[in-house]
Amino acid sequence: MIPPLIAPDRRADIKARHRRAILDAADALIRERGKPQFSVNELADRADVSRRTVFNHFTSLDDVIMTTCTRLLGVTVDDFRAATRATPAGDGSRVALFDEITTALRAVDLPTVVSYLWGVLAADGENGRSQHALTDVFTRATEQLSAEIADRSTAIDAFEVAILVSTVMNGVAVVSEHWIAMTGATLDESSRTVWDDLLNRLIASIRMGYSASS
Amino acid sequence: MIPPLIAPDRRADIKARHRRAILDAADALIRERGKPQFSVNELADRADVSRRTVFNHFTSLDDVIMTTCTRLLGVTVDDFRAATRATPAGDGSRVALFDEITTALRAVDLPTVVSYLWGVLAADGENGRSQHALTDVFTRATEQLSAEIADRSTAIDAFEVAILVSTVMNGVAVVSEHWIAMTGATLDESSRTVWDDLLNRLIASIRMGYSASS
DNA sequence: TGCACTTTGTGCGTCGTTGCACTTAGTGTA
DNA sequence: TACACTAAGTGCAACGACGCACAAAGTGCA
Repeated sequence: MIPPLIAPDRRADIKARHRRAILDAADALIRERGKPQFSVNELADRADVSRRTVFNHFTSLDDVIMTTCTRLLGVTVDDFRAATRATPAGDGSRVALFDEITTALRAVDLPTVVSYLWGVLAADGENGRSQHALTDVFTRATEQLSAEIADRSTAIDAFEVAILVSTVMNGVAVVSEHWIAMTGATLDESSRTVWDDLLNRLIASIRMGYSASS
Repeated sequence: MIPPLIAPDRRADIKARHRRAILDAADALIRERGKPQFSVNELADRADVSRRTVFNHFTSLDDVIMTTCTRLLGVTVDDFRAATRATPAGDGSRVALFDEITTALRAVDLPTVVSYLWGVLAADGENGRSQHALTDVFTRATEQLSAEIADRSTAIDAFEVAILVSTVMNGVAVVSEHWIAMTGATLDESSRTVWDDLLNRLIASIRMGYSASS
């Protein structure tokens, strides 16, 4: 999942391993408890490092949690990238690109990601700083995807690609908000069905403006 | 098998873990190759430490190998101890104690231990120092067992216990030599049968002098 | 036998982890 | 509201792992 780091030497490798272990531990604790409800001591124990080491790598416990979320989003973007690459290339049209993106969107486990991030945010309560940080990361992910897809879809104007990706991503954000309100971000079968319905409605709605007239 | 070390703190614990990893790696390499035919670099890689760390814990590669053998013997003695404890207590007589010891002897996988140690010794060639070191360890193991069994068998004189244990251990050494000569210390089914035969002959031979007259 | 190469073992300095004592902030209760 | 306790975060020193350059020993070959 996360590519192994090629460190220049053992010392750097071990340092990177410790940092990764801390993030892995935070991730596991968040998944187990549905929210970042653990102490620095618990995190250090789970990561098998000392509590001082946690602060050697991160400025605060909040920093660990934010980095864990950023990492998860990075992985999700990678998954999405891989899914778009696996989709057969269309005829180079805007319609084909849209189909490619939405097919990839369905292939990625977005409910799990949204549930996770919401669990972290909900625990933070009115902490706008955390929410803002996550919005930043989400924005950057959208920009990265736009740039990459524009590179690959040379038949389509980069500006058009940016509009398309941004529209879809914004739509996903709206779907997420509704889904959380309707299901409480649980991950059971019925909750996933609700997600699928909302996502299909989003895709159908945006597609109406993209249908090929023949 | 090897009891987890209860270290006073993390630093001591990690240090002990590194030392143990080096010994585990040496053990694995000896078992894979039938003899201690590896470099310090290979050992360090396998143990996931730096080659400097190997020398932080041990004075030489030979020291690592010797400690690995000592550790194996220690484990074997522990297995033997456990086997004697599991054997139902006799009537407190010399004959009963002999039966207890020989039952335990059959329960321990001695061929594997002898084959391993022979592999290490053979690789050393005429290095008498290694052989002497191993004899020392074997002697100490015999002494430890004598002391422990004497403590548990209060009905029997400690001197008698020492004679008994020493006789049996010396017999095991003789069985080992013959077994190696006959089988080359291989561990296949026929080789193990030869070991069993030799051990049975040893036990029968010593028992003749111990049979209860009724 | 001499030479080139590899491996072992070592001294010393660097780096990162850890221990510990401390301050500050948060929390619960009387 | 004050107090006692817990937890987060920090500065500093000690420790052990590591990197590196080096000398010595071992090995293979011409």
